[in-house]
Amino acid sequence: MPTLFSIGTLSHATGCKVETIRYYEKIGLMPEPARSEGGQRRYHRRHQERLSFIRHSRELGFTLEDIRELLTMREQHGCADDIARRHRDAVQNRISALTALRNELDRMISECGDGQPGECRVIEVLSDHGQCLTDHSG
Amino acid sequence: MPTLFSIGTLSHATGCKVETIRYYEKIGLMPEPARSEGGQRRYHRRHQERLSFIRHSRELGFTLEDIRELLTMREQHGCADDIARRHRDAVQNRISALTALRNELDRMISECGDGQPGECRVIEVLSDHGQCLTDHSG
DNA sequence: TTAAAAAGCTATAGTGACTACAGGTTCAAG
DNA sequence: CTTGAACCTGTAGTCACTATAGCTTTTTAA
Repeated sequence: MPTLFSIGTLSHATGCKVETIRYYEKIGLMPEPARSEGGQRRYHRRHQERLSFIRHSRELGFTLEDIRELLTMREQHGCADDIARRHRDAVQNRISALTALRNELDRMISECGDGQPGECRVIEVLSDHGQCLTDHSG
Repeated sequence: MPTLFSIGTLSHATGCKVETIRYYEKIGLMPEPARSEGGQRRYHRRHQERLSFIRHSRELGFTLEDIRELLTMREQHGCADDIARRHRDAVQNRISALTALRNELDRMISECGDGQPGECRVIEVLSDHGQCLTDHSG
């Protein structure tokens, strides 16, 4: 790979779409790169590393605001322990909620086969929260 | 509760915010209700039942487009088995992905304590996908 | 009865994290 | 030198709401 490369090459190298790269630049997550004489963006390795970091963080579910913090930590050689821990807890909560949900869906689906034709358990349960074992009031 | 009631009363009865009720009407998920002489919305029990159905479905994670289908099924006394099954699979996939994620976060966090001061495992792993045990390439 | 407060109205813009489009320009290959 | 792929900017759309501004109507208390 040459020293300076295009947005398409950066896209290919990181798996991040061209539009998304430009979007990250617009919101200040990626720095403005150099430009060719004709005005096209020209990146180098530092950009690629930063973008890979961003994409990897996104894949692990961090928000762009989290990532802003993570990038600062990275630059200052600080520790991102607390951000990671906070995120871990949020992920765990989401897992718990979704598991309860899946159990309820399983129950609805399995009981549906038993009903008379024209009587759908799924619709019934959705119509009447009293029939629902899951607490999703909050 | 009287036969006809206001949007605020409907909101209170269903736990659905006033703005959200108006939004559902705008996108055609809730029918246009009667109006008072002064132009305020006046609902009755049928509206409340429909809105409860919608909210309960949302709490179980169905999209508004899913719910449009579910409402049709409900009106036609059809079975929503397939919609529920499809959704169950989507939820299960999400759980699997999030569980892998949480494991990776746990690993990052636990290994962070072992590093020298100034060396954060979290940042390291985020910088280098090769150090990551989780497959989140797709 | 009347004044104030609460609740309602419409229309519009904002959220997060992109994605898609229109209509033009630049670049690299043949 | 021509063609076509890749690039540019700017704007609008996605989902499922939420929030705001600036009004009008309804309800409650004095």
